Amino acid sequence: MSISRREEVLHAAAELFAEQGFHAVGMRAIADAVGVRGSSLYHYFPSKVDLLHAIAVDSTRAFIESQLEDLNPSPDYASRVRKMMFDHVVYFHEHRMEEAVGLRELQELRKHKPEAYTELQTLRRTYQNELERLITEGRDKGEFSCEDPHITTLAILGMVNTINDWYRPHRDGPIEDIADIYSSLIVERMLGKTA
Amino acid sequence: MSISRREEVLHAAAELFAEQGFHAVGMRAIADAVGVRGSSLYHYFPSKVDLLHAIAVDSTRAFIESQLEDLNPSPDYASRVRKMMFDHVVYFHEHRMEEAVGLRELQELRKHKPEAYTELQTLRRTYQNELERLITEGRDKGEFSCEDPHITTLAILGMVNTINDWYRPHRDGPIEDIADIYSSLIVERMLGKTA
DNA sequence: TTCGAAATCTAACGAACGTTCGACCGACTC
DNA sequence: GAGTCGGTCGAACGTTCGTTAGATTTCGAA
Repeated sequence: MSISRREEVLHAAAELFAEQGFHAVGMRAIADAVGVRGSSLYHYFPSKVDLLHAIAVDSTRAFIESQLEDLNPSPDYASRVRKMMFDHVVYFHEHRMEEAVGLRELQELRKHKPEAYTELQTLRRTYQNELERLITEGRDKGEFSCEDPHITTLAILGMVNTINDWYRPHRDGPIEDIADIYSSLIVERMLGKTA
Repeated sequence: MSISRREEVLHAAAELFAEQGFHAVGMRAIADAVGVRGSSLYHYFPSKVDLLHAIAVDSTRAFIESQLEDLNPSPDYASRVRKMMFDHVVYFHEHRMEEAVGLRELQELRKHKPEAYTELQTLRRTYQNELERLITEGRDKGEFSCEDPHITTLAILGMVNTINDWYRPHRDGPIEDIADIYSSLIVERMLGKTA
């Protein structure tokens, strides 16, 4: 039994889309990757765009929910931001294929599935707002010396979302080490955590 | 006479590639954008991939050269890094179409024009090395308190290269203001400029 | 005014694309 | 053993793709 064929298709398509881009991958190539004929894919997804939709929305929602569910524990903002960023880096590496698709093929959904596009934008905005809120409140409480929480939030997200562009496990060591360095860079330096 | 038709094609193709991606744009669509038939494009470029090649290599080389030519003037490293980052942000905004193509369609060149791909990688690496060198030497001279110049360099480049993903002039104000905020964030905070 | 090259055109090629359709096959129920 | 149904198949559809070939136009130089 293992995993269902539908999930097998989703994973293979995510991998191919991430490597070559949505338009560079044909339905027959996806089908080949799971050992099936092209027409069989239409038993699980009504169209190629719906396949992209499933990959992007599912993976983005999974990320946001896994990240926002346990924010409460720590009392101080510095620890909360640090944990959030550490988990972000690790999660993005473990799910790098799906997340790459969610980041790169947005305009394709915007064209052919506007409601899926706005849903993704809303999800992403929710996460961004949460990070910006933590930074702003942490600064108001005197934990951070950050000057512009909004721009700083965007800068941070740009940093962590591009790690997958250069990170190679064999060359750069465990992803947890990178996550540690980035977390410190963010909390102690960019946010100016008041010792 | 104005600009030559060849450059007109390059600019139109860069815009379309940036908006929709290499594979989503057909030769006929590029031709339409300049008011010409599809087959006429082959008078200037032998293939679609060569068109991409020209856009990516030309724009990347233009950026690197414009950035590396006047690094000498200032004596202290902090000012040099600050100017380099400020110019980087402004340049990336002014040439955002071409630079987006250079960043996003790398694997397409890798597939069909390996030598162009390695050329781009070398150019980019040159720039990255120069930034890392400034940071390392600045730290050795006691100007910075930065701990890991290599990772910090990658984090910085990830930050500045993703500004175009969210920046909208009407909503976010002059690009020079953003460039100022980012430059300060980089030099004073991430590199820990010793006041 | 004539000539030749540069630039653009029309028309078509074979291939690949996303998608549809109807048949088939195996496993399950009655 | 007959019937049902989810899953897969082969084959084809209309379209678009990148590209080519050859005719035609444009236009400055001789």
